Amino acid sequence: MTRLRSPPPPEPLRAHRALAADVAGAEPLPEAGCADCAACAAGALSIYAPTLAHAPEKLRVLRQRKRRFGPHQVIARHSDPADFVYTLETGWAYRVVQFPDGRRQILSFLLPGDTIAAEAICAADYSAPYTVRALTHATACGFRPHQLRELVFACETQRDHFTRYLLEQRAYAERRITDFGRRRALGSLAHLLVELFTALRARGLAQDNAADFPPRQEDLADALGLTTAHVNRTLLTLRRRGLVSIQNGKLRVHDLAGLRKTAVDN
Amino acid sequence: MTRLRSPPPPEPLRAHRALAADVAGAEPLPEAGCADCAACAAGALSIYAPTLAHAPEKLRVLRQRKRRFGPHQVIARHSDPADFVYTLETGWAYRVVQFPDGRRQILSFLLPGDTIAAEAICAADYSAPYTVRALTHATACGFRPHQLRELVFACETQRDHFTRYLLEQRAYAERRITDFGRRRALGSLAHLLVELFTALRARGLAQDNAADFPPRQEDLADALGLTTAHVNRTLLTLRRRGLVSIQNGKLRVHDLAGLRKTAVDN
DNA sequence: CGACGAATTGATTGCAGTCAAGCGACGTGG
DNA sequence: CCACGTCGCTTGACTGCAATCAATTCGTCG
Repeated sequence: MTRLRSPPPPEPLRAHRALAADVAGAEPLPEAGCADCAACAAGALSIYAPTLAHAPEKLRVLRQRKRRFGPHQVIARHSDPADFVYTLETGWAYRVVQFPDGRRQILSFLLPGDTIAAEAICAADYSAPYTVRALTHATACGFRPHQLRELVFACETQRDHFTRYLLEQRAYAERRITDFGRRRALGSLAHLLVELFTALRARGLAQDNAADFPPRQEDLADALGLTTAHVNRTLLTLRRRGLVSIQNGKLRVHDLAGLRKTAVDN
Repeated sequence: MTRLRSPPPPEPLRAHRALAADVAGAEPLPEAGCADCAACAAGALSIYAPTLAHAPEKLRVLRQRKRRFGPHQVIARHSDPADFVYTLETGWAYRVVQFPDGRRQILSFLLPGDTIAAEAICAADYSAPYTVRALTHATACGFRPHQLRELVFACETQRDHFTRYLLEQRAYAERRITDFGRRRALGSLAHLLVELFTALRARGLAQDNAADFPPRQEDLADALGLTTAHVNRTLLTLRRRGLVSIQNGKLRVHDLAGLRKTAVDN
């Protein structure tokens, strides 16, 4: 739940997890590169997908290192100018704003193909107003910002692809805003699950109507501005209505249309 | 308040205003261009500010028409591909998502210098998932998307300026998300007022600690996901604490630091 | 099996929504 | 010039969703 309002904040929640992650985060393990960027499923959904399609050799040269992160390990820290821009290759991550009193707000979940620290592409001195952490074990391909910067603006197709990515990010954030502002818990949870499931399916990470789903109820709560207790109740409502269920780290969508309808009606 | 949940929705609120605006919106009045783009205060804050500084003549050629909009008139409609990209020159506007049942969510307020329908620059077929309306009487400079597109990517400085604008938009939206998710009414209202006042001051639209402030309490409510009644109560609290007051369309910030503190603490 | 993290459930509280009424400023038309 | 209507702001009474606090159960993994 991570709300923690009234009394002087005790230990931030999950201090142990977070601390361990921070320490480990200092030195992520380097690893051998993958065989072929052109065959990379994550790359096909990345900000450089057009280049990958037409000139995959450009990327093989650029990629600096592949890194492996453990659950809750920091990938990019709030207000640190990023040395690397990453493409998430496997696993989940999330962007989060942490409050001094222990509250936290998850801005979005990141899936394979998503870019981490994209602001470094646009301006070397830009520091992100959020932290990125791995949600599960994850691997990511690191690039030097200035090189990716050249690549991403190299041709018109690639440049448009990238700017559309930025616009889509704004649009996503603003869908969350409408969820928060004018929807109830049931509606915004349904909406979030629809978006996540759709994204997973687009990446080939869903089998039929099911997909691996690592976020805990606490993570959903911190993304939706609710408490774990209430996420739990709301999730049960959705399950009882036969729309979705999340169990044992598996998301099962039994009625996507119904879930969409629940999202807009609540 | 525009929440309208339980009974079958009656007339959408402000039907008269909205309708009148829609009709009038079909034919905004053209008007003579302004004397000098280089001297334009709005331009200096726009997405093409760098070009304006170095080669103002490029813009004089591009500008197609200046338009005038009345309060609540539609400037760009949801899911209509935009013929024009506008720079707001005078007055306020807002981006809004309207629900079928009358609820609405204001995504952001637009001030002089802000861009309207920027997505048309990135992709001709892109249609915005929101509607833009004038809040007050407003004037805007219209440009053909493909021409602005060339201009905006013409040189590296200008291109970086534009992509940073897009990133800043996402960051703004995500500040609203943290407001919604992890702040109470008092905190998010304070935060919004801080941001608006800061923006007004940056544009030279504030005299000392005061500025014209056209949004109604209903508009603030629809931006914050609250009801007018509650915005009123919250505003009174802020006023009683000697932080800000909004009266007769004037915003007065009596204690900016205190307001900022209220924003982060609540 | 025991321990820990996560999910579930319940009791209570409080912030904000809803509904309704009243006030003041302003503009318009008889 | 005043009556009236409109619009936005203010206030109060009541309600309800979700937060908070607190157990308890479930699952997984040493």
